[in-house]
Amino acid sequence: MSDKAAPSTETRTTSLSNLPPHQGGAEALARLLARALFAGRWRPGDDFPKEMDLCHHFAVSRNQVRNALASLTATGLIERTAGRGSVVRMVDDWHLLDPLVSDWMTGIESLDASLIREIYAFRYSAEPVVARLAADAAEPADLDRLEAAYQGMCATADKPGARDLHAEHDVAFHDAIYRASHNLVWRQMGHLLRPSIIALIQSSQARVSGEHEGLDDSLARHGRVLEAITRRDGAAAESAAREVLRRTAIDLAIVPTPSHSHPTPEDSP
Amino acid sequence: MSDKAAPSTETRTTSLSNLPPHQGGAEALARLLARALFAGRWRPGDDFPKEMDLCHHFAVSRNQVRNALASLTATGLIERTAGRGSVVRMVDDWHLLDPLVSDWMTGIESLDASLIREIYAFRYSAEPVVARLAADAAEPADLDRLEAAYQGMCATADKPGARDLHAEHDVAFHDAIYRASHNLVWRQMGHLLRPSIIALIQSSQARVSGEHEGLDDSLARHGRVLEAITRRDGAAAESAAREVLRRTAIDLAIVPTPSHSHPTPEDSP
DNA sequence: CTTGTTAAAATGTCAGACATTTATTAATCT
DNA sequence: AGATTAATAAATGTCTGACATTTTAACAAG
Repeated sequence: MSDKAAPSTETRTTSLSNLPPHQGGAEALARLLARALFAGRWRPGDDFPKEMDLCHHFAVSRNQVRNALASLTATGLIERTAGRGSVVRMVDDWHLLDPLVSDWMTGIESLDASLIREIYAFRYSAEPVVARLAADAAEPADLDRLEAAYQGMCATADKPGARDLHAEHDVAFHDAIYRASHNLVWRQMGHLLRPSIIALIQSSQARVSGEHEGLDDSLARHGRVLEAITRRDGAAAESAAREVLRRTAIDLAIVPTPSHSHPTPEDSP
Repeated sequence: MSDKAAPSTETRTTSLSNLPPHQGGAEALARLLARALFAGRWRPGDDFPKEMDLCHHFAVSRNQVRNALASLTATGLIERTAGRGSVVRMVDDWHLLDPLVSDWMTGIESLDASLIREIYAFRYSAEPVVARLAADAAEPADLDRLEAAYQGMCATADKPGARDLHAEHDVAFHDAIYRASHNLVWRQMGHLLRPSIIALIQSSQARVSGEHEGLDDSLARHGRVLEAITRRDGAAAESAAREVLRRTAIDLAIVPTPSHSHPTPEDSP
């Protein structure tokens, strides 16, 4: 109520009372704090709670608090200085590609919309290229993974109760594309998929209009990617992946094509 | 038992004697160990030294050792389990996109050649796309950065003593491209540039043949990227960036175009 | 009003003891 | 003898208290 902003001098630590209890270990505490941060509890530049306050509020030792804060520091979420305290860093400094960050991010309801847009813009420009690489480099095991994920998506498409499971298969499908590229760096970017796709599901669920036809369309486009990669057709895989992400843009209610006035998908074959 | 201490069992810790001394803090120790790891001191699956051995050999407190090892754990370099010890993880699990890792990697002489190839393959597929995005989204400040970096490259081109400085401008040039895309995710990948480009310099320096003409060619291709982005010509920027990286492949002595021409994995004799 | 000193708060560091997990070795039972 | 169990050692994880260092704020003197 009173302590939402301007924690300049007071040790109020922005209340932080109505947080759910944790179960054990410093990892859980780090996760809890990170998720609170992603949910908008503190904004970049704000002061982060002091060690001792966290000790009291969560009834854990200073060791665990320090370990948790070390995780947040290592992932670029906060910055700590000697006698000053901890402050939340700019979003630009967050290590979005760290698996920990991706894990913490998944399922946050009120995740910043601009962050979702940034991740989507990246995927829109990157995944077509990755799909092309995948078509060139895929091995049988990769095709099996892709096929299995696609079948999973199909099997969970019409059942309304299996929404989360469908999302998992969706993640698995796109991750299989990154893995099929057989490149160390591209593979690691698959971590971004889970938060992005979960946000997609939540977003398209919020707006219930014609969910079914949209899902059918999305499924068909995924199928075309699978078919192109199986056929080892790089160009087709590239454009098919682009079509999947165009559908994603619709479901995410992203206004225009992001920072891309006229895509001009024609290439030099 | 001099200073080796030879732990009772055959936990050899791979000697680790001829390492240079460090200057201060747990960060320096983490950097030292990481660089020793990247240089091939231990291989994936090997046992990493025990805490107490590190304490003795470097004459630091267990706290500092634990902090350093926590960094290595957070970056996916090693895995620690309760009563067992620490083991080096597979290269696939290393967080190549963590700024710490990129920093630690820069300047390692005997960096694994396959790792360099992987990073190069990523850049070859990614940077053309990023250059296209940059042409669309660049603002005046971005163009200034690009221009300044290019001028710096030109000014340090013919001077043999300014090799490192030239590399820094090279890094700045490519980083400016990533930044000009104005995308959070792409920007973070600029961290991969420094180790990649430093390796390039070292590689092209090792082979002294016709260094000058190659450098002139490289400069010209960089100039074409700058010009295309300034002209806001996305397609031209994309192909120009690809040409820069083709030149890079020559300097890195990377044999074919990576995973793009004709893989033909099915002609096994 | 400026400057120098002091005090408080916050993070960083250290040392020692203890807890927990894991692997090895020894002992016991069938 | 072989297999199972118990004891032991080694390594990492955790807790606690004290101390060090840095930063900021308050305050007094010039």
